[in-house]
Amino acid sequence: MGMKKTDPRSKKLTDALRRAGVRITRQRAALLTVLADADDHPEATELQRRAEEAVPGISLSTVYRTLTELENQGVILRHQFEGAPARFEHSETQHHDHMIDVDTGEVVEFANERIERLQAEIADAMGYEIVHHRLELYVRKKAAETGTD
Amino acid sequence: MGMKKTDPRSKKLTDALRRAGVRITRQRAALLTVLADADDHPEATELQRRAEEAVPGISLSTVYRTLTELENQGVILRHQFEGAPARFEHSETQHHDHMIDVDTGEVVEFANERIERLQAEIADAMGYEIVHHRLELYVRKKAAETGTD
DNA sequence: TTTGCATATAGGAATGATTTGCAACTGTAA
DNA sequence: TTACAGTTGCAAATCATTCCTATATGCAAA
Repeated sequence: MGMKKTDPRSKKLTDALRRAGVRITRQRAALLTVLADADDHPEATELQRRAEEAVPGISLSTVYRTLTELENQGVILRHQFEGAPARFEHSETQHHDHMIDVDTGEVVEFANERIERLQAEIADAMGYEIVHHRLELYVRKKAAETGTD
Repeated sequence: MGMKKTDPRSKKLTDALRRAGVRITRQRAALLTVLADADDHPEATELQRRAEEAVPGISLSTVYRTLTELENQGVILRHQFEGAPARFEHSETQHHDHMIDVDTGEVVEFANERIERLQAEIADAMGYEIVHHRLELYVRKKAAETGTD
């Protein structure tokens, strides 16, 4: 107990904001901590739920307002997967794309340097440069092939 | 003048629906024609606008209802690009992905067999099979490099 | 062709995620 | 500690899309 005051990742997010002249309010600090601790891809209401442990009354509009601000500062990413509210994650991780299990909604990350390169080549060949991209694989678990059925 | 009654693509779509037991109403016929003629990626309100030339009072709910039906029948595709209403296109074309010019909103199609294959390999390696995917490159025109400026 | 009726339509209300307006607060630089 | 610009909470507004319901209409059968 007692090792939760200065989560390094949370601090990094906080600093990024402070540097941008954004005030660190109780609500924002809570949200930053929640985001820093998350290793999944929660949606806004889930983030609100988690943040409420620290700031009981935090409103959903504040959650959204702050998430938008954090996104603008580039410290978090917003993913709009098909047919679902936006999901968020801090951008401390390496760049990656996502696989979404269409049955469970589970999100799995993956990265592939060759695909990245091909994308850049394609854009380049057509006279464009990539600002950002979105690659989502909507998938389903394969039936086991070990011969059991 | 006078060569617009049996657009082959429109007919193909119509037949597909009729076969599926879907009634071809005036509204649907108009929408099918509009979709068959479109070589861009219009959104629902734009399709309504175009369909109104044939069916003056067609309502937006009918447009959406029909588009959903057509999508279920697999004769059109719905694309949900970032921060914009859904865009539609008939699925007579070869599979392709999209580049969206972030400045103009223009949509450019492209296809790359290697990327497709890599995606399948990645999913496979993680025990999944792809149901469908979404690859969108948000791009910007490169500054001219011909030395003219 | 006419009929019968399951389906479809119009259009307005409902939905759901997200944003915004505003009056009351509160970080934070001085 | 102060002053005040930036923030918050709440409710109302947006926006795309879907749903509801009374009325209308394809179209299979006669």
